[in-house]
Amino acid sequence: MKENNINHVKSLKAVQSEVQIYNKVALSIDCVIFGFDENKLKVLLIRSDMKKFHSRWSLLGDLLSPNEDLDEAAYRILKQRTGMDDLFLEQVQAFGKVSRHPGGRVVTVAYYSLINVMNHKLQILDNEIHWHDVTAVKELAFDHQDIFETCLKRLQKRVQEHPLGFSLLPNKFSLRELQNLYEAILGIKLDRRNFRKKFFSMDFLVDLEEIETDVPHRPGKLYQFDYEKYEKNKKKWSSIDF
Amino acid sequence: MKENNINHVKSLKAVQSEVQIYNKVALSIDCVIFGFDENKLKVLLIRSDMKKFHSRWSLLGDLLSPNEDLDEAAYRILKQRTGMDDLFLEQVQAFGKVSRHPGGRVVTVAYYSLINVMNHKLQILDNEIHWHDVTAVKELAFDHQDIFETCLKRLQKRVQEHPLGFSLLPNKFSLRELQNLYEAILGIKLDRRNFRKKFFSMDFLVDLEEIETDVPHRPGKLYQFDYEKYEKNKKKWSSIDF
DNA sequence: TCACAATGTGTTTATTTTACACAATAGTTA
DNA sequence: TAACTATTGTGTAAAATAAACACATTGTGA
Repeated sequence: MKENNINHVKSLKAVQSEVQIYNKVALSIDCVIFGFDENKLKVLLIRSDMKKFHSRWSLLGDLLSPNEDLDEAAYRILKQRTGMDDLFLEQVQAFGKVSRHPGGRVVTVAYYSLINVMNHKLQILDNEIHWHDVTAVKELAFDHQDIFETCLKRLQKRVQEHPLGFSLLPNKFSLRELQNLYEAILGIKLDRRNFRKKFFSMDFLVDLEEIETDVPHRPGKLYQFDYEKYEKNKKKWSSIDF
Repeated sequence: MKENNINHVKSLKAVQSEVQIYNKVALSIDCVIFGFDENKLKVLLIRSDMKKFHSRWSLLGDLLSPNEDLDEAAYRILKQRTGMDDLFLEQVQAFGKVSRHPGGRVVTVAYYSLINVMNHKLQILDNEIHWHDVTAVKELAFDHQDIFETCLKRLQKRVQEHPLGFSLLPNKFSLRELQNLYEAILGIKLDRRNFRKKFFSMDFLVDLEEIETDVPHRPGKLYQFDYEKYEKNKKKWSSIDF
């Protein structure tokens, strides 16, 4: 799989020759793949073994094929890495500083996506790929730190406008899990009662009449996100906003 | 100037050969240049004379040079078209459907910018370039309608988060002009008293102790945007929001 | 059966947003 | 020069939204 990642190849020379196939300016896609596990927001990173970035971590990316749309390429990378193809995915922007890539002129288009870690645990066979706490991500290879931070900010904004967060949770979840997720994404503490009030008032959670198991305290009720209800009611409230 | 615009050349053949210089995938920049005149929000368009898009209008764009950053290229295009280089400019996103450009595979990165039409009236020498009311923009060439609408939505959003609008106004303006601008950008009517209250409370307008002239009614006071005050006070209010 | 830890639930207060009317002013016209 | 017109400048009350906050309940585990 390494060969597919323009940011992750053996030598500078190999990258250069790959890039030179694409005369002048080459185009790549980089994906910031977010997950949520152990109440922490995570991001999937791959170790770069380019000499210039010895052992630093980088985003998952690949060159764009001449016959695929940008979005298709992003989905392809996700599929290769996670085995899933029904993920939430959004383009953020292009990054195009002249010397951002040592292999030559490569402009990259950044996407972020949200995946349910539980459903994907087994897919990560390549042991050079790891989940990292977003709070601990620093000094990524290339300009990936910049890309990562831009995508995280975008996620923080979007999650206050639309109920994206559910893509990161299991199908059934408690309100505590939902609140932990929002707190992890936004990096702030929220009032429990007001949080519940807000989500109930938006009226897209279905009470499954089930409760958590295996918690060493009073179990919470389990809920599900109802997409149809969301679509029907979303005009009523314009943003989630904490 | 036509030769610089990948979307604006004589024949399909000419475009194809230009694109083929850039093997496989070529990269271009397209700018949605907004202006404000006669209380209408305007956009600067150029006539496409590619056969496929006979006489349809298109955005101002050009191929990216191998040795320039994306942002640099966008500023270059603006400078060529408006003569100005201190404009507000923001990247929106990349557009990369496989068949978006008949000349070959071209991925484009869209920017929007805001210019003060009064200061630039004389720079538009090419009579194939015109200001268009944004409300009348339709059926642009290529995928430019899509790009235009995406950029307009971005502007509408940004203008409610940050005081960008001043880039579109003359240095001295009345509150009526400011309100007309916001109404034109957002496409809605606003309450005059609440509008004034909101802007005064943000406390970045300087009362110039001058009044409008040549208006056939009671003249309004003139104001100026104070960037330093804005920077100092912007923590106090998080969004403008109408 | 007791201690623990977290759930579930409403109300009050503060803040923000909305709706709304009239006197003052400069230019224009009769 | 008086009256007419169009638009400015200004404040308050009502409604909606957001923020702060405490206690009884439930299941687990010692």
